Amino acid sequence: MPVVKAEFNPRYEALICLLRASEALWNASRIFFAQWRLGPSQFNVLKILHDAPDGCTQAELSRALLVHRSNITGLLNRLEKRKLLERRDSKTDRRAYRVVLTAAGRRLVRRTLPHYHRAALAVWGRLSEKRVRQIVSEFGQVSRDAEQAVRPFSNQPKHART
Amino acid sequence: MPVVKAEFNPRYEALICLLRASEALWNASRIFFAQWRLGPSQFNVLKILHDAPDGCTQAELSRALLVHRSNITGLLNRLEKRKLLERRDSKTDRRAYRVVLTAAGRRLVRRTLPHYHRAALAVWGRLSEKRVRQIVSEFGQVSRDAEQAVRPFSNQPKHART
DNA sequence: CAGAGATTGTTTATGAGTCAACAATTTATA
DNA sequence: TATAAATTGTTGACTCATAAACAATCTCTG
Repeated sequence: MPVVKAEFNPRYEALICLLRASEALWNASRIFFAQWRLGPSQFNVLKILHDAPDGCTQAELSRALLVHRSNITGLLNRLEKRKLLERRDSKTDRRAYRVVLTAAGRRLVRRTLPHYHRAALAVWGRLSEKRVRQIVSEFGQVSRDAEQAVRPFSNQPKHART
Repeated sequence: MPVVKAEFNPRYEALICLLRASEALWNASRIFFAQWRLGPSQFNVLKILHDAPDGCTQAELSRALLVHRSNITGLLNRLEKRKLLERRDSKTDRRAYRVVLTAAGRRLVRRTLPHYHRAALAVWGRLSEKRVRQIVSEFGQVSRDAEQAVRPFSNQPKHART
């Protein structure tokens, strides 16, 4: 199977390891949520709306999920087609919608959530609380350093003219 | 990778933290490789081929990258169009190709790699080697537990009829 | 050897993400 | 107040991922 040669650089290995772990978690959650015909991102949307009594605008959703505005459009279209949520015109901003769960959407989240928490515990249960706290604090730093390391490039013009 | 609000459960928080970190790393690497007009996955393909003197079959690539066969097709098409690699008929299996880097592909990888290693160090440099080793060993377990937790569902029929 | 079964790569359909550009609208400022 | 600047949601073009179904081919087994 493995065609990837070792690099004898433990930090390089850690990078790969982290990415693999997150891929495994993502895949697992994809399989998990397929029970309810949901993708992980769809679940996230529903969960956020469930916690927001007055709904959200799409821009708020995109910030909460750390994804681009344009991504939210399609995500909501698919969920709206299934009548799990709806877009209502905002009373105060005629550019925006307020996105709210339907009763069916709310029921679905309530049914799903306990299963989800059980699964999360199964995944992390072996790590001690102490280790878990360490991970939380270290990874914040790693994330920030990643953004930092790449900042010199991130505002450069894409590539002038093709 | 359900990235949802805090639940007053440290393990739950760790999950979110890990996923955020891996997202940050993935985004950073997307920005990083854009310098050479490469996506992260494209770079991975080139890197693997660079380490495989006799090339790979597409199936080998898909196993090394943990992605589906069908995904490799498009990935290679884009790279082949740019003459960074080519598909040669396999001498021993008429179903398969041997995918190999062109001279240009090889040059690109060699130019890129040192920058990449520098960046990886910038990201992980704050963590001690000891901590990095811990992470590597623990995350293997977390990944396995994630797969395990989800196994009951993973062989179930997709979903009969929508 | 014949045939059953597995594997290889492609296609098609779908989901999820990026970015850039746009019209409509709000907000801030000069 | 008029206008410049920022924000909102959509679209279109692109990348990257999955799954299912297919033809061609290899491999194993009776």
